[in-house]
Amino acid sequence: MANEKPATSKDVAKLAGVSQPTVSRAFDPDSPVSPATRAKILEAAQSLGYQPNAIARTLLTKQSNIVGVVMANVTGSMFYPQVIEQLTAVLQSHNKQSLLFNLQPDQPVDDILPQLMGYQVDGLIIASTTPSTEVVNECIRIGTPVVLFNRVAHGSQAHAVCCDHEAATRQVAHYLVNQGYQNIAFIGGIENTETNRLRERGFLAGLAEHNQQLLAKVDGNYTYAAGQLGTRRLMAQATKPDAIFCAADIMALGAMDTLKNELGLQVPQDVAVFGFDDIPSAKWPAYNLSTISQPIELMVKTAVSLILNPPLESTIRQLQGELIIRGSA
Amino acid sequence: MANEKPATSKDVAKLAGVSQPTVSRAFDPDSPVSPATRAKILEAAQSLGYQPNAIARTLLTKQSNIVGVVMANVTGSMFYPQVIEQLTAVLQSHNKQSLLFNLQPDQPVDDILPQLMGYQVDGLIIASTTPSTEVVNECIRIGTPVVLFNRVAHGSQAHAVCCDHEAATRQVAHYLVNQGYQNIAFIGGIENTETNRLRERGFLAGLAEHNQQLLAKVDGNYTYAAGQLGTRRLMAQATKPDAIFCAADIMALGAMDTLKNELGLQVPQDVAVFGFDDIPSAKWPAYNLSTISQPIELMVKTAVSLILNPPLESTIRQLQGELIIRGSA
DNA sequence: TTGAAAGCGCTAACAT
DNA sequence: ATGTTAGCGCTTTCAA
Repeated sequence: MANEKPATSKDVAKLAGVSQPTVSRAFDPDSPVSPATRAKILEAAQSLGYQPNAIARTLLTKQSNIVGVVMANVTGSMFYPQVIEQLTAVLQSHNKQSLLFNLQPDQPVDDILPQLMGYQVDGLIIASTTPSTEVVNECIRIGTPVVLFNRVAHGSQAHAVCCDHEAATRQVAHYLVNQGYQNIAFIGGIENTETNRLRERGFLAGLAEHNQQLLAKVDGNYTYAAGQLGTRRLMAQATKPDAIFCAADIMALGAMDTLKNELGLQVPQDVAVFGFDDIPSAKWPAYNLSTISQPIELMVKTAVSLILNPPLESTIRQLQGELIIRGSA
Repeated sequence: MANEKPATSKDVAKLAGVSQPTVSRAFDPDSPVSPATRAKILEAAQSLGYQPNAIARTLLTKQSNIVGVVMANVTGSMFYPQVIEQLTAVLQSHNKQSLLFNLQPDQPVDDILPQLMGYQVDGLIIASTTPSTEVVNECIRIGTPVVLFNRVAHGSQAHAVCCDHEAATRQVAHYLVNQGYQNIAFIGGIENTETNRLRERGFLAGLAEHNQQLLAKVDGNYTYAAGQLGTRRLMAQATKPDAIFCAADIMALGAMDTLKNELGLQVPQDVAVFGFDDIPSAKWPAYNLSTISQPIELMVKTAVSLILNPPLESTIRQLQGELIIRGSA
């Protein structure tokens, strides 16, 4: 019962008593086929379980209707699952499928892009990692638009959609200073990533505008554990912070739990905590985390529209995050 | 600079001064090509930026090396993001790509499977939703294995990988009774899903084995808010529960937060809470949730191996969850 | 409105 | 070890 091969347009043609191209036309609403013929063909197709072969079509039309999506560390920060969910949904609403590539730690994007290109993807959306200019430009050269998600394209011809990290974290700094916090510490993300650099830079700039300096800074890696560890380190110092800004919500949650459960402190009374991303857990009453909300929906829609209607020039769309004040700061 | 079309094996052949099939062979490690020729070809390919066209190959070999993955409600329970992450990783380790379809609310799986089949996927892994027997069997008929993830295949020829929900929740019942809880309540998942029925049935059976009955039951929908709401309802009753078992961790977290922050109760002293899934947040000190851990890694590996080496007979692999006792019960 | 013929880029069978 | 030939299932001319 297995392994009868799938019906082809030829099979349908024979059964319906028409030529093979006519079958093809019957499945294209814009092709001129008489209603009678079309009905006959669709019925024959139905009875054979015929489904047009998208692969064969792609070979000819050079349109796969597949968009490659590349991500690393999907569940780490709890931010990217939402991106995947919305990205696939929006692509599907445009009749595009998503070929999802989950980059493994230490696996270079550059190695796998050619592989995805082999599938003739109509576009490439790359998040949480930055490909080299050469590889990106090679994609562009053969007509495949590339959109970086929360990275910018230095010198390459990729498009980019980013939350304006720098402006957002500057706002956080203003807010914390205006609330009267004096000793403000920072738990950063992964040291050498652009996102992290921007978030840190904006925050420092914001403090500087009030003539304040950072009390202390530790590096994290966008994990809950990093938030815990960083907090322990910060609270072990001679001058303890009265506010901790974390470069990602997930670290802020670790920070809060450590302050409350390990150190017996109150948030925000003893130490305030601020996050970045607005992941679902940030809203939970246990945390009630003040944070920056990245405009995921808009970012996703923008990314998809850049893929579907790629501008000729490399375009960077910088979208503003929103300051969400809850109870933690 | 855009839109020069990609190099083909023909282009490479011309540049390298060999025939086109030889180029094809040079890219297949098992094909007999002299080292000199292969070097020449690879160099030519490199200089042209040639990448074999996987679409053309698929048309001929009937092997796309793409596996269709279908899911609904990805971020809802915070369980599926881990499944996606591990599934893509394991598939990639076998040189398979993942075509991810995110089923929208009220969108029938049956409608989109033919569409995925059009891409000549080598297999289909379907989670959090159950396709009809007819559509599944049509896939099987043309040689595409189908694996259901956490569903069983009633009468269809699909394979299935499930956590043994029933056995697991029976264990939870035993545990709670043995700990001396007397008034045990249940917050269920989505009423009409198989997973939910099994979890409830096992729990009731476990209680019955100790001659205990459920104090009360409310329905949830696998969201944090459902856990909050259910808890409020349960705690408003004349006889209040001393233990609440939630059919998913995410609801258990909502339950705990409501108990602690809204009702000022202690967990587990006043009310114990038990979950199901072992999502990352369950480990956080703020919750320290006792739960059932679904063996995701094993489930994913099993699912992939069923796709790669499909048994002739419909096969159900039922894997045991693990009772994880933390502080909440 | 429909059919005949060509060909997308590749692999597989056969011949050399 | 390499070249020749054929053809996967479809869309796209071009004719009729």
